[in-house]
Amino acid sequence: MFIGEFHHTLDEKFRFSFPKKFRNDLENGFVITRGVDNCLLVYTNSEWEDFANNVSMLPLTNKSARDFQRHILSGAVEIQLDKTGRAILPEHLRNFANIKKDIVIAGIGDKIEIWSEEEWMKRITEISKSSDNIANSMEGLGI
Amino acid sequence: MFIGEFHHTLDEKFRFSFPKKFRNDLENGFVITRGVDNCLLVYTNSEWEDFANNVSMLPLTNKSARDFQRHILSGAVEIQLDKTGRAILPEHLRNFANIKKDIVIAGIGDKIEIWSEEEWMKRITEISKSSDNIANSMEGLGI
DNA sequence: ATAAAAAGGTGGTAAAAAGTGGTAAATAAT
DNA sequence: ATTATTTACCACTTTTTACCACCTTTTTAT
Repeated sequence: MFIGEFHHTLDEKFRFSFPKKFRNDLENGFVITRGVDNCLLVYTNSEWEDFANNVSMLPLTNKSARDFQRHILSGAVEIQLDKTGRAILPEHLRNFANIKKDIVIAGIGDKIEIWSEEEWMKRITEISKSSDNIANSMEGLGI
Repeated sequence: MFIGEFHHTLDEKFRFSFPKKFRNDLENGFVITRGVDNCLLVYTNSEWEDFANNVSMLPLTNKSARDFQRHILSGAVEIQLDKTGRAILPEHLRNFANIKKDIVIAGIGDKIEIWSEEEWMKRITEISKSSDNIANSMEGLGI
């Protein structure tokens, strides 16, 4: 279970370190790809396999499906942490998430999100203002 | 499973190299043909066989089907990589995809797309802007 | 409260791998 | 048969990756 909010930075080689608490679950490699809402998503290998297979089988004849495949599959990168717990964030992922230097790594239960700190702050502020509305709109989703 | 986004260039002989990560799956030859949305499609031999069979069985009585057959089957080229992992991109495929020098090679699950860098950037920017809409339209496709 | 030790994070360097340009050989065409 | 064009291989350069060492911050014990 991934929880917590961690503020890290990219160095000039676009490396960043993962929070120590997450490393055990990631030591056998993982996948980062584009998510929704301008953030990146981290998948463990086994979760990724199921998800990627489903995405890969979407029909070529549907435009949204093609775009979704490009978004998810071409965005994906397999990563192994180095001995100090760092990874390199490729250019296409930085561009998508608007990441320059300061990032936020957020544990969201069974997944991890990576944000540019700026975008994260905007999002969190927005959520704080309207958490009651958001909670209301969860009715019917089984919470 | 092909994933990732790679930016390569054609040299003056119209050669380009495939990403190292894709080469194992392509070493026994593959097929490039016209795709949808101004990009080229790369299929491994076995994937191509299934795809091409399905396309060639489309009904002769349907005009769109006939055009689709022309599009896919007449555009196809069988290719073998050289020892350094490169291939030559024929003129009719360059013309179709508007490819000059800078290309993007995108892993899309069981296939690979080749784009002119310029067209790719347009497409991926468009997708990023509307990623939540695209995600919504994936509801019901079993994701 | 202060000091020492440990853990986590950062910058740099060296080795390996991937990509690109060029050249030689082979094939095809005139 | 000679020339032009294409194909395959070789070598170099640039980029990437992995490891090492240091520095900073936090924690614990006296």
